[in-house]
Amino acid sequence: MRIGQLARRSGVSVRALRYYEEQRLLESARTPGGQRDYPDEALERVQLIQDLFAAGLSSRTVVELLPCVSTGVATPAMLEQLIIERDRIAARIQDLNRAKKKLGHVIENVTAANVVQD
Amino acid sequence: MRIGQLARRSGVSVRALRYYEEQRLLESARTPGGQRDYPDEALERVQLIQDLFAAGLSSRTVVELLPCVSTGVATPAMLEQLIIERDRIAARIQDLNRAKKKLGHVIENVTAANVVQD
DNA sequence: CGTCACGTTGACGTCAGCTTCAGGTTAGCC
DNA sequence: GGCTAACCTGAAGCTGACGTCAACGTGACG
Repeated sequence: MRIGQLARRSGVSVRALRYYEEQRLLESARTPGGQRDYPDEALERVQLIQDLFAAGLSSRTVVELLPCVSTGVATPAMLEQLIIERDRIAARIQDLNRAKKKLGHVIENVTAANVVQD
Repeated sequence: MRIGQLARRSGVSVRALRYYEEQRLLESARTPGGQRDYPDEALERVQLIQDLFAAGLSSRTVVELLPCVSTGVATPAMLEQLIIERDRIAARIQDLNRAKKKLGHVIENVTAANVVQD
């Protein structure tokens, strides 16, 4: 699969995929002419990267953890890092829940009585 | 209260407070000499701003919503925006929960059997 | 009056995850 | 051989929420 097709399938831009490679998040074989050629598994890989990014991990952290996330084999250091990231995510969820609650209260109060006519 | 004290109390840097003013998120009175002078309510205000930033709102959005969040009075457009943001936060929480679950699984599998000795 | 922490503005730097641009190459089809 | 879409690399630009530096003004104390 070439880069354009992977981009369309994954919903990630072509340039972003090349950026992932620069960051060593994603490998590619090359055609004799030098064009990138991806195996089918690359699609899952890209989606995994997206998930981890979406969870707020940096590319540096992702590059460190990708091996064990996809293979299930980890060094003690990796395991520690995994736990740190999971806890960070959990804390972030707490924050977001607080903010959501706050906005929810505002919405309730506002809808109840105080909508200003324009 | 001057800017340094507000910074220490709120845990936000002096630079950040001036940035908030630039972005029209925070007002200040001025001493005859031109130094910023904040009322006590500024502390709550700063904390509110931090909460909204932490929830992923942009300063542009915060500046639009701050009036109604602090006063409880909103236009229909503000109300719509509030709901959009709350839903965005809720979606984000979903994402994070998925990522957390995924990392949790990896951690379990890894701790169970596959820790590699260094 | 000096002094020194604290304050002021303005401009530039930073970081991450890209996008955009420029200038050139490859692949596949007729 | 020629056309066009798709691809390549390298470099510059972008956004947002500040950090950092320079050069200078303020204010409380003794």
